[in-house]
Amino acid sequence: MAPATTPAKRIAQPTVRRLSVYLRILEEHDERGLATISSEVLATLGGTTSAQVRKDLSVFGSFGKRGLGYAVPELLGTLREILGLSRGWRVVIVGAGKIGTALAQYAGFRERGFSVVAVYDNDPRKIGTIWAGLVVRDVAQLERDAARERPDIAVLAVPGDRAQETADRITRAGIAGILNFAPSRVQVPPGVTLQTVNMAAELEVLSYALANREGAH
Amino acid sequence: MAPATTPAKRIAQPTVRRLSVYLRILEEHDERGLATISSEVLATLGGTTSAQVRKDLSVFGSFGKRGLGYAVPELLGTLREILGLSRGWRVVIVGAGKIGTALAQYAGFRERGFSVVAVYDNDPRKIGTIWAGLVVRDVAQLERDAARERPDIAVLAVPGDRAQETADRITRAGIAGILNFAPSRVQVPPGVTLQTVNMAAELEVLSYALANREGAH
DNA sequence: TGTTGTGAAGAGGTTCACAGCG
DNA sequence: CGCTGTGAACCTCTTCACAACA
Repeated sequence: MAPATTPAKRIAQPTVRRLSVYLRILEEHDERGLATISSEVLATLGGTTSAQVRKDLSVFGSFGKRGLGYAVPELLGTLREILGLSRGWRVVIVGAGKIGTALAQYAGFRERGFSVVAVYDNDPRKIGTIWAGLVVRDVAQLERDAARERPDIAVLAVPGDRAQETADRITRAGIAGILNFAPSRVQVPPGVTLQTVNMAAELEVLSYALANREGAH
Repeated sequence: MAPATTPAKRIAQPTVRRLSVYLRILEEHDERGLATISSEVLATLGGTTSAQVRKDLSVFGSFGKRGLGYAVPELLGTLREILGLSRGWRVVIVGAGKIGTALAQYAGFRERGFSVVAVYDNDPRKIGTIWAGLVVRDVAQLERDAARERPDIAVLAVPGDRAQETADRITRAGIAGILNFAPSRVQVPPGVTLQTVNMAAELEVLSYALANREGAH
């Protein structure tokens, strides 16, 4: 069990994102048998500053040893605890398309405690086929299945024009977290946490940067 | 041709991201034949505030008509121009795995002016196979091919432990933009624009939120 | 009249700099 | 002596509020 963390205030999302980055670095350091790590090293590997690292960690408590740095296995456990990774999350994938496939088969998923328990689609040609080791189910079953299997997270990977209705279904099924890959905006009621990955926006940020750099053609 | 925009100052990344969201909304409005749109409507559909919309757009010039709103087709053209989407971008995908597959086949890609011109991998079993309509090439050819085909953007979709060396190769090939899907940190020299999508972090932000909400189990 | 464009105020996040402590 | 933890300064982005104006 990791050391107790201070009661969670309001934590900024950028902070949580960085904790995730630190976690990966700590995993690598731990595998190499390194016992401690300084905020400076963590910052360099994580692409930030040592002050930022210390600020981020200090939000949750005092984990470091002055003059030494942070104990790797201990901080690892603490971060896993903070990020909610020490318990397993049950994930369903809604939309057995390309992105859904990629995610369901992504090994890093399971390693971090996210296990895919079901896959859904609305296409009769896909329903019933085996897919990443799971039978693709009819999305119409979602509410019924969820009452029994109680998934925690739904990955929403359907076309944009079906995103909202599918999100509504996920919500009705009582699933508390949605990772949305649809490009359109999705509304969810309070109590449901929505995290959106907007690939188009990522590409367009890149496009903007390239089009507006010095000497752009 | 869209109206001239004011000379680009330093624009915040969140602003560019929102422009991408506005663009999608404008496309939908345009398809429905709506001639104008107010900052209020754009804000509601885009998940922000009307003041934010006006601030975002005003950075580039005055496109609105007081008392009326914004002319949809005109603003559409202007945003495409600003985001660099009115010219085509040549994209190569490096890493013919799951994520690479998903991206190469994603239709929204091409619609926005990003055309996939080549796919690379280092696995001999994949090299030479046809994949999303393109022959998978040996990544060792990348520099040579790029000198001839001049791609603008590389999608980096290889495992984490090969990300840096692959990024180095992409850089040597003279490609100016990288969209990175590898979970580890990648360093690029100045002049190369790097945009990273960290799926693990997205999931862990969700995990954090679920683990720390009221009444979390 | 309705809606934009924008200076000013406010909030939120990052960096600085150093006291505190192992 | 080295490195953490943190208040304060700084900076960046968002929200407010209203003058400008089609």
